[in-house]
Parts: sequence; C-alpha cells; structure tokens
Amino acid sequence: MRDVAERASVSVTTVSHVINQSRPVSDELRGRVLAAMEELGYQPNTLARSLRRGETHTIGIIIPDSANPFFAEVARGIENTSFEHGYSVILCNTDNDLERESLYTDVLVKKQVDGILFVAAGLSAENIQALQKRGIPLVIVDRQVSGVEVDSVLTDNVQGGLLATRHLIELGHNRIGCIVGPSDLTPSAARITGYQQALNEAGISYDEALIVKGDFQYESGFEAANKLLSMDDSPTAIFAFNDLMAVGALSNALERGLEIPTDLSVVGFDDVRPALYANPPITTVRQPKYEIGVLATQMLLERMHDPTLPPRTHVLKTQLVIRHSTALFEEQVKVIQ
Amino acid sequence: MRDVAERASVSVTTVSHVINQSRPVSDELRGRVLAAMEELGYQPNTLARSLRRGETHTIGIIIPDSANPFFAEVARGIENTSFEHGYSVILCNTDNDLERESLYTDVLVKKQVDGILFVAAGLSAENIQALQKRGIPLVIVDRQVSGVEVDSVLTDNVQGGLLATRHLIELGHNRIGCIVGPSDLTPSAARITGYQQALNEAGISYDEALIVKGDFQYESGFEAANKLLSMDDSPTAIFAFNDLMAVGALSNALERGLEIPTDLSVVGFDDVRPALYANPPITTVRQPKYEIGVLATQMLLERMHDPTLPPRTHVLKTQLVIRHSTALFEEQVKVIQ
DNA sequence: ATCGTTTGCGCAAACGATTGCGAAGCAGGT
DNA sequence: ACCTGCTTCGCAATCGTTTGCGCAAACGAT
Repeated sequence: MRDVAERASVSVTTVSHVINQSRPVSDELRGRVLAAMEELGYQPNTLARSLRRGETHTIGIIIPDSANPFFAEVARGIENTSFEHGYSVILCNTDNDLERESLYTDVLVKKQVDGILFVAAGLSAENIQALQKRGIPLVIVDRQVSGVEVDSVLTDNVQGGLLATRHLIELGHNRIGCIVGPSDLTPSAARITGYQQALNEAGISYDEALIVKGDFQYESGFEAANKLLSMDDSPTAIFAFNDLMAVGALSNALERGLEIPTDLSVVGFDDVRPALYANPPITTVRQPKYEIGVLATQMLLERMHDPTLPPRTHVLKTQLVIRHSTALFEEQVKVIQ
Repeated sequence: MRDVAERASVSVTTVSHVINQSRPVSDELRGRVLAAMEELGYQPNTLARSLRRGETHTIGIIIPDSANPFFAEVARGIENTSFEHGYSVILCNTDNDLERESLYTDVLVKKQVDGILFVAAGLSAENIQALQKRGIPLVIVDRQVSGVEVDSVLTDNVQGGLLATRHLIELGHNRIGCIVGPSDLTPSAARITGYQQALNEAGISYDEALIVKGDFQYESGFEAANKLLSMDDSPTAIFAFNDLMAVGALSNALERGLEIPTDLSVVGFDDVRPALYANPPITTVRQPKYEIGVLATQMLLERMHDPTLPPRTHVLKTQLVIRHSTALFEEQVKVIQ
C-alpha cells in the first residue's frame, strides 16, 4: 500500500480512501492511485484489514457430519449463499462429540469469525452460551437447545411425524413400527410426539413394543427392522425417523423375502437422495434441507448487520413425498387370503 | 497483551516470549505473566499473530461438490487430519465451474491460507498455475491436471477399470456395457483404458456401441442403462464409472423387470454408501476415499514445512469389493434354457 | 582486576491496513 | 481585509502481535 501511495505521490490515507470509497477523493488523485494499483498488481491485505476493522468475512459452521447426506445438503445451502454474499465458511465437524464441539467453538472465536451456524452436538447449551457471552452472532439449526434465547431455524418435526403416521393410518395400517433416533436429539423426540398424536386421532393405542431405537445410520435401521419384523405380531408398516434407517429397514425386509410395499410399508424422513435411489423408492417426509441452509445463513447475515434484533425462530413445514414403499393394508390382506 | 504486561510488570516482549516460549524467561517473570493472563482471561489475537507471522493455520479445499458422497468422504478425511494438526479448513465448492473455481482461488489467496487442496473443476491448469506463481503450497487430488508440476494424490483408475472388467469377464460376460463420465475428467478416461485393456487380455473386441456417457449422477446412470438395455443385442453386464450411476442403472434394470444379478450384472466404482444400500448391494471398485483426504492433507503439511521438496505424486491402488450385483453368465444362460 | 559468555529483559520497529483530527486552499459574503 | 464554509488531503495513532538489536547483570576463568 505504501508502494502504491509513493508511486501515485499521495499518502496511504488517500489510497485507503479510494479503495474503500470512504471519503471523497479528487478525480485527479483517484486516477493516479488506481493506475498505481494496477501497475503494481496491488491487492489489499485481508488480514491487516480484518485486524483493523474487526471483521473477517468468514463464518463458521459447526455440524455433526458433513458426509451425512442430510447435513451435506444443509451445508451446501450455507456455503452457496455465503459465497454469494462474499463470505467464506470454515467447516467444523463435531461427530456429535461435545468435546470436539467445544474445541471447535474455541477455534472459531480465536479466528474471529463474524458469525456461526450451529447444529448442536447434544442438548448441552454450554458452548452456545459461551459464544453468546462473547457476543458472536449465532443461529442454531435443526436441533433445538433449551436454556438459551437465540436465533434458530428448525423444522416442524411434530408435523412431520404426524404426516408420516397419518399416511400410514390412511392406508389402513394400525400396527406401525417406529425406528426412532437418539433420545437426546430434539428432532427425534418431536417426531415421536407427532407419531403418537396421529395414533390418538385414529384411536389407535400406543404400543411401546413397536418403538425401537436407532442412531440415524443405515446399519441401525437394518437392525431395528430385524427386531420389529421378527416379533410374533410384527408391524405391517415401519416409520423410520430418517431415510438412512428407512433404507436399512428396507434392506432387512427384502432380505427376509418380504415384498415392498405389498407385505410391508415403510416411510422415511428427510428426503435425501438414498431414499430416491432405493428400490422401490421410499415414501418420505421431506425437509427443505438446502433451503434450511440458505435461510439460516440469511438470518445470520441479518443478525450480523444488526445485533440488536430480537431473537427469532423460523419453523419450516415438512411435506409428504409419496413414492412406492407404501401401500394399502387391505391389499396386503387380500394377497394373503 | 499490554494489559497483561502491565499487570505482570513486564514488557509485552516478555509476555510474547512466555506465550511462544521463544526465548528463556526466568521462572519468576513467567509465573507473574501466566498469572496475569489467567486473571484477565487473556487470549492471543490470532489475526494479529497471523499478520505478523504470515501464517494463518488455515487451509482451503477446492472441491466440485461436498454433497457428493465421494467428495464428502474425501473432505471428511481432510477436515479430520487438518483438525488434528491444528488447522481449520475453508470449504469451497466449485460445481465444476471454472469461473467459480477462479473466484474461490482468489478468495483463498486473499485470505492467505497456508495451503490448498485442489480437486480441479476442469482440465484447465490456469488457476493452479496462478497459485503456484504465488508460491502457495498446493496438492491436487483425484483429478490429474497436465501442464503443471505439482504434488498430487491420485487413484490408479486404469487398475480400477481393469479390476472391474476382469471380474465381469471371469464371470463369463463378453458384452459389457460401460457407463462412462465426462470426457474432460481424467479418472473417466483412465477407467476406459482399463476397460479396454481387460477386453484385450480376453480377446474380446471393443464395441463402441456399448459405451454410453453419463455425468456421474444417478439420473444419468438410469438413462444410460435405459439406452443400453433397450438395444437389440443388449449387454449382459454393465460397468458404471461410479456408484451413483450404477445405482441408477440398477433402478432402471429393476424397473424393466430384470432380476439382478440373474439377468444382468452391474458393477460400480468408488464404493460409497449408496452402493452398499442398494438391493442387491452393488459390487464395486473401492477407492480409499477417506484415506485420500488424509494422505493429501499430510502431503500438504509436509510441503508447507518444506517448500523446496521435489514434487511428488502418490497413486493409490483400488480394490474390488464383490457383493451381490454380479454373477456368472453361465447361470443366466441356464436359467434361460 | 579483567575479560568473554551466558542469561534475562526491554525498546521500538515492523506487519498492512483504517481513521480521528487538523491543515491548507479556495470560494463567496460582509 | 476578514470571516465562514466547503472540499481535499496528510499526519500519526491504532489494531495486537513478533522480533532484531542492544544493554545490564551474573558468572566462571584467566
């Protein structure tokens, strides 16, 4: 910058001001400065600027696993809109490990990111509160965290659970197996609520035996279905709380010679690609994953511009996507007869 | 830092030196400084340090699409080992767009990342050369780029193509459809070479009609299989150049009532989760995706430590993973008879 | 007593920008 | 001739570190 100033016979002050258009500069000088910058191939030093201005044009995203198709989509939404607004993103996978989440939040504050998008590893609010104490703009995504007032974008998981279960009930099922997620993850709890609500509406009693716990991975879906389908009075339909487990359940059913959807209906959650790839393609509850990322980023940008904003939370609706893994229970009965 | 110095009644110089252990400090003073730091909750300012030292402890990763299961795995390998070594990663998706790749390389140099992991968007070496000119440590991953001498970690795609095709040939197939990728991507070209080589070995003539182009996405695999399977003399086996297309091909075959592997064998490439999820699970050529990320990161770290190193390139072997989408052609014949 | 070595520490100049404050020049009004 | 107000610009402090250079005390060895 000093070189530019010298070459243009002006002060660095002036150079700075023509770069940032932060105060009027005569056409004469502006021209000289621009020319000098051009000739020297000058590029402002981002670090120095950040140090001085206290903003890095970088945001952090804290996420359980960017290789999980659900989060991968969300992350793309984030990365894309960040890019459009001139922000870079630092990727932080926690593997649902609170320790790692804590280490990464530390890194992000040290790097002075301008804001953080946060998918909590657990329900502990500690790391989030630490960030709030430091006044770092923050929006939490997908998983609710109690005990903090903070911007958030969530999906209506109760509605999602309702949609899936009602669909199955309308098809005539009344023994509906449920492959749930870890109990410390809020989305799972909410989907159970939706499930129960739908049963209530239909006057079907809730049977604890039909609930099997998974961990949102394919393998656990396979195992869970294995339990469910080897019961004496096995369910005629399975509602898995994400698509990966649904695909696992499907595999298990297929492996034991069941025909889908004739012998068993299965519905998933999320609408990630693997649900579409399956044979038959799996009926599922769509979450607007990419849009979640976009929306969360927009909220974060707004908060960064105006930290005094009152905390807001957006709750996005889900949508039932009917494919070919679900069918009328009557038909199944007919087939048996 | 000044506050710390004041409180400990020492100079900032000394504070700096106890922090960095960059020169001996008496136990007396060190104790005072440490105490002062503790009491004030002092944390060194990374930005200022980076500005001064000229290193950011940040690396950039330029990648076509982090939501693609293949790259997602690679990225996890990168992120993980970066984290272990105290580096953060800035995620840059290019969508195979050279323009966007160029914009992102600009961002990364401006942000003064210490190094870059680069999966080229095309075969243009321009952006890479720009980085080399600036002396930024760099290793390119997965896709070869000609015209530059640069560290790289690649997979032996010829061997991969060979493995897959040989497997099919050993099973008695001699009309093997091939769903290839975009011709400007080096891995695809190499796999074709492997395919042809295997045919040669077996004395099977190469039939251009059996080659259909896809774009590495599920849908294109579906379409390609559709072409292949509606030919008069349709192939008895299909080799798709990645798993996503293999799954697409599988779906198409299933949809037209074919039984897999009885009526048609299909093998994929990469060994991503969707290949395992499929029914039947798909035989595929495994690339050590996560390890690619790890290795590439290690190479980058080494290069960062010693920029004078001669350019090295690691070529990783692939491995055939036999699952249930491939079977003997004789059996198929028997079934028909 | 003198002399070279360590050892321990601080001053002040970088790193590359931004910005409050003030000065100079010039126009117009009295 | 003097004051006022506007436009244009530069000085120098600042952001929070690192680090070359120099100084002083301590220390054993001649």
